[in-house]
Amino acid sequence: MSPTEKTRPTGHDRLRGSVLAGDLSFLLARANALTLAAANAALAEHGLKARSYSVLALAADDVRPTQRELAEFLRLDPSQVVALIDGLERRQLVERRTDPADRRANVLVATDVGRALFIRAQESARAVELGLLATVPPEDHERLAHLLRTAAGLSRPLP
Amino acid sequence: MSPTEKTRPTGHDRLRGSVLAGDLSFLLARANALTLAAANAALAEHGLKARSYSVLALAADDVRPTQRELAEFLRLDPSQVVALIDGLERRQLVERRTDPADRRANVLVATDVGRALFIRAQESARAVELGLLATVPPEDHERLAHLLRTAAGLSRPLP
DNA sequence: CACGATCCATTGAAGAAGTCAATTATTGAC
DNA sequence: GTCAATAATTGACTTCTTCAATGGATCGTG
Repeated sequence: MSPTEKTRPTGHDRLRGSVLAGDLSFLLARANALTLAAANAALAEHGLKARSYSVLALAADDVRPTQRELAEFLRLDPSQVVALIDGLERRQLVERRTDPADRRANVLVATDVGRALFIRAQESARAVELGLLATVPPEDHERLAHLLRTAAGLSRPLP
Repeated sequence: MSPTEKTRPTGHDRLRGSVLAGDLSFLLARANALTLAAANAALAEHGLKARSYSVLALAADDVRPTQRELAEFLRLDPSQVVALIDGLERRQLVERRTDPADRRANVLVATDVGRALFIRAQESARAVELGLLATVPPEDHERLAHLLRTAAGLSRPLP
């Protein structure tokens, strides 16, 4: 006689069946929360967080972004970018160079030290990415990337 | 004579080609930032945000979550759940009921007013979801949902 | 049944992150 | 040259996050 098995499935299982679990915005938020936590933990050994890693990545990429461009791309307030760069510049990972084409603007470039740190941090970031992809069948990897890129408003508008 | 077309492609275009734009964690963060902003804007007319909407959704779903379960599911600190519920309870949208099975725990249930508001708010949330899906080909919708569900750690462990 | 360990909800404090208006320097349009 | 618009910065303010401590309830073990 199975004893009425109320099961009490750890709550989590119960909530997993709720309508909210079908809400894409929620799923996105939760996936992001998990990934962000993993990324911050992995980057901590380099004295970075996801945010500062992103800034360093763009600086090391020789794309020479202005602070305004950084703010827009990272979806931050310009004043937050100031603080973020201050932190990296204090560690000599990055330099502000006034844009010769527009002396109001600063362009961000990585120092050699910054580039070296970025290479190392990238490995940690890659590990997180692999962890994220581990649950997804390999043949879906490119598709996931593409879907996220469009959801992030960054897919190519077909040139 | 096309004048050397330095193009200066709005910066955004330039950054879009950076290595960071290929980083899944970053894409997830950016997609979430955009979606969250849209959701908060859409829910504002109901006096809700994404967070409070999520709590209300679970309450209205008769899944009777405890506060601890809410915290775990929404990836929040238990103390944040307290504040969130306080706000909803003040507006008489939800009620705390002590769990008869464990008098330490509160179980969250929606009032009739709360259910009615949720129905309305759900429409707004749905509009955001449609906006998110608009850029994705319809045949990929279910796949996107599935991918996000697994990235969010909520995919069924195959029963 | 009593004891101690554990768990739930709550509070409060400290710090990080986000929002916003005001300021300075520079640019571009006219 | 003047004037509106823009880039970066600062400061004030709010919200979010994180953490430790507390009181009440439960559970396991003896």
